[in-house]
Formats: sequence, C-alpha cells, structure tokens
Amino acid sequence: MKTGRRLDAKDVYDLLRTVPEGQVTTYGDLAKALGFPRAARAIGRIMNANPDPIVVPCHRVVASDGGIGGYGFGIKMKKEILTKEGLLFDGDMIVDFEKKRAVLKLKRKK
DNA sequence: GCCATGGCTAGTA
DNA sequence: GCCATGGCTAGTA
Repeated sequence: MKTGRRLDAKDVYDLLRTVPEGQVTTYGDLAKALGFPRAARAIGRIMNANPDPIVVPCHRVVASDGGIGGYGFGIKMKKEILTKEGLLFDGDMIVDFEKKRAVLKLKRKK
C-alpha cells in the first residue's frame, strides 16, 4: 500500500485476482478491503484502466446491489462471461448475490 | 470535469 | 434522484 495516502491500482488488481471463478465482488468491497471506504468510484476507474483483462478478472466486479456494473467491452459480454462462470441472472441482477459475494482477504505485502 | 459507485433522502402509492 | 468521493484526462494559458 506504499504511502497509504493513495489507492494503488496494483493493490486493487492483486486483491481482485483472489476472487475465484463463480464468485464476484463489488467496487465498494474492494475499496473497503484496501482501506479506502469512499473510493468505490475510483475502483471503477481503475477497472476501466485494467491493462490485462486475461489476468485480472475485472468482469467479477459488480455493483453493490447485485447489478451488473460496467464493463469496457460492454455489459452484455460481462454478463455472458459471468454466466459461463456459473452465475445466474434475473434480468440484470445476479441471483443469490449475497451467496456469490467473495470474502476479501488482504494478503501480506512483501 | 468526467465516470464501470453507493448511500441516503424525498415523495408517491 | 441527488450528490460526495477519488482518480484521471483533456484542454487552456
């Protein structure tokens, strides 16, 4: 977390990589877990800047109410990928959202 | 000054 | 539906 004064994109990506297939997290949950409880929107911007969608599963970051959230390649694609990973949708809402929500654990930094 | 958010009110039904 | 919040970028000077 370096200075701790500013949200570091790398920390966000590292934490997001711990969210397994079939589960999701939210912009706000990532922000809180990293110690920036107000930075949900900033997390969204960081997702948008994701340099490597293959390695960093930004499609697993959804809205706090179980809605889809955004996606650089379109929310349709995001929904398809999540469906492929085993999630179900009722319209644009994730079914059983609370049960699919990953518990975020911050790993020790080296 | 925008936005891949979210939480909290007002105000309707 | 409003607006605080954090980080970014375009575009002016």
